[in-house]
Amino acid sequence: MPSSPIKRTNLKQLAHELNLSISTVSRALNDSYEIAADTKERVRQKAQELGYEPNPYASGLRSRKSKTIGLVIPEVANNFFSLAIDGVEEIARANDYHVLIYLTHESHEREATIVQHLAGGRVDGILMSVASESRDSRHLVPLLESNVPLVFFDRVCEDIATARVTTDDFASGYRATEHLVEQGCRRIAHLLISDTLSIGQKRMDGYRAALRAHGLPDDDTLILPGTLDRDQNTVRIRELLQADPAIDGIFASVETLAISSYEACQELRRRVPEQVKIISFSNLATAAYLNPPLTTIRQPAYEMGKKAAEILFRAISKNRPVLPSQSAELQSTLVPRRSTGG
Amino acid sequence: MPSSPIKRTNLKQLAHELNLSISTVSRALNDSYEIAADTKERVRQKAQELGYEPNPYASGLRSRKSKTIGLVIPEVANNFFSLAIDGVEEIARANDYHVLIYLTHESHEREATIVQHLAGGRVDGILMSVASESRDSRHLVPLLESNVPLVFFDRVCEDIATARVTTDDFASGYRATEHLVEQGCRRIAHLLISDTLSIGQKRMDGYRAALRAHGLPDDDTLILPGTLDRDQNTVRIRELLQADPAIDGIFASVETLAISSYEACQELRRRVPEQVKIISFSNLATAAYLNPPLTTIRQPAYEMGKKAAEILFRAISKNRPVLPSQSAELQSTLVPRRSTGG
DNA sequence: TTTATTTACGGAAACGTTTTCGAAAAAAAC
DNA sequence: GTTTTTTTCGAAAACGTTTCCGTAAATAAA
Repeated sequence: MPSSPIKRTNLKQLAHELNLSISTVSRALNDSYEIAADTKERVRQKAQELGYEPNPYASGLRSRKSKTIGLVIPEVANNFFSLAIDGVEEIARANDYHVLIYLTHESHEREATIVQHLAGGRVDGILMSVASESRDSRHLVPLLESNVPLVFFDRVCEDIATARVTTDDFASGYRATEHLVEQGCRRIAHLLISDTLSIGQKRMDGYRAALRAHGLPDDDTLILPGTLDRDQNTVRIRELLQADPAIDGIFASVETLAISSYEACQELRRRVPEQVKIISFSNLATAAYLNPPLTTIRQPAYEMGKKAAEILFRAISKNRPVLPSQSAELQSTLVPRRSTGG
Repeated sequence: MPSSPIKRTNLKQLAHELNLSISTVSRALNDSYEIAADTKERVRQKAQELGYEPNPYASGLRSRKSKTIGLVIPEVANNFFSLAIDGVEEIARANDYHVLIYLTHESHEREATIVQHLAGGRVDGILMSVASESRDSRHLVPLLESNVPLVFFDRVCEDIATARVTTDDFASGYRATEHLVEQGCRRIAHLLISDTLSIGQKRMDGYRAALRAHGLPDDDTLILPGTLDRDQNTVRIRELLQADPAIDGIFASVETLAISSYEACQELRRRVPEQVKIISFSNLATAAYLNPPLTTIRQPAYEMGKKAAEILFRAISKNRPVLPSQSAELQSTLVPRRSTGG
């Protein structure tokens, strides 16, 4: 029944072949100062020859180092997170680390069970962008208690004292709104991710501030929180546009809401940008090829992933907790395109 | 210097608290038949109470089960792979498994080192879509030797006897080309991923077959292999269109080449679809919103990820090798849009 | 009643490393 | 020449599980 019991070469065999002790071989491979240079070389040769690959579970058990980090994100079919993963993987590889990936699908419950497992010592550290459903942070307690370093990126938990890599969400929200105003909009709707995420709040705060600064009313009816269902979002946006025909600008906090806006406008035969101008947070690679090309606030997703990973690895390698003071704020860039053009 | 030496609760402590032996507690938690029902319940209660989480490295070492699979793909910032990851993660979670993700960035060398590491026993199985650079499969030998189950999806190595989850690439290439012909194209260029990947070959074979079936010449000059550099692709496509002004149709084997085609046409002021019709393999979510909307061959990416993972887990759970006979071929769907319209 | 079998558990080995401790040999210091 | 230090290595104890045995009590078979 059991498949062939393949014997992977281990330290014992290697030691035997070399007429050395296990400990010496282990130290040689770990480049210990206690081992003579020529011995090291001899060991390395033999290891190469026998295709020796250390058992990660044995070394993980003994050394309490998993050489692995956990990446917990809402979804992967999203350019922002895809690019972030890219950045994380880059840094992990550079540090000879492995990356475990977990998707929450915006579910608080999934996030909780994932965190519970990860607190068990499977990873040396965690990078996380919280689910939109996660209102509080009690589910993260096991992590803090188990002392696993944690770095947030983009979507953070405000009440947890750790490093976070974010973008200038308030300023970006402000700029996005101001851009619409400058392009002639007088009644601007705001579509936000969810009413729980702090980045959504900040972007909205920027939006409100910009409206006030330009003497425009910040009407609550202009604000529409999105759902997880894209079609439903489209319906709601359409209803909003119908209920308030004066709306001539839309600031979407997230990509899918911009797409839904395009759909809604199409259904209502509102021309973009002539009748309604649209701007959105988005890392869509094809934004420039949309009809019309979408004006975006592009977050430095790749850099954020890299930065978050770098902070995490600094903590891991120095065996220190991650401090809130190590947080970084990167800048998003506004890329004007036709959807807000003349 | 060392951060607080947090003592995670382990079996020994749990056993002590319960006045049971370590082995009994272990068996209780693993739902062994040798343990009385009430004892099991008592143990589970206590474990819950103390927040016990088994050490994955200890159990991995002893049981030789890592509860982890490796996912090796070229890139993640690509809708096809994003969706595939989603499917894989879904099945992995259902099986209580973890997913390690590795990006090759189309590099043969990276793929080789990743494979080398994974052969060391870190994972119970591997899902892989090979890098375009990988011409041969010698770098996969360590995997076969170490008996780690391997399932290919989409991009396969032809000369390795294992299960593969692919799509009907020949038929799809045929249909795509035929679609262009039906839309009136008489000189159709083909842009392929790379000249090494077998899926590229199959798609191209389908393309050639369709041309012949419709009495069109399959001229070698109509075939352009892509590179990893998008701008360079754009330049080459532009040059191709200039050198052969009769080209009235483009069949792109991969998304980025379609985008480059859009760019090239834009630069040359060739109108799509009036002068040049474009069809492409793509899982772009926003294909319908491009200018013009892009006709695509959509692969069932999510389902492919799921299917591949299911095959892998069948092998893992039964402790059997994956057989080529378990391979599956799913169908892609042609979604006609304006880029090939009248 | 005696003997087999089943049930429910404990002791201890094993998994393959890393690391502590110790110690012989070589080199340096005296 | 003796003592100290440095260099280089080996024996063995961890790490926290799983699992192979063994075994006492309870039950069933004889």
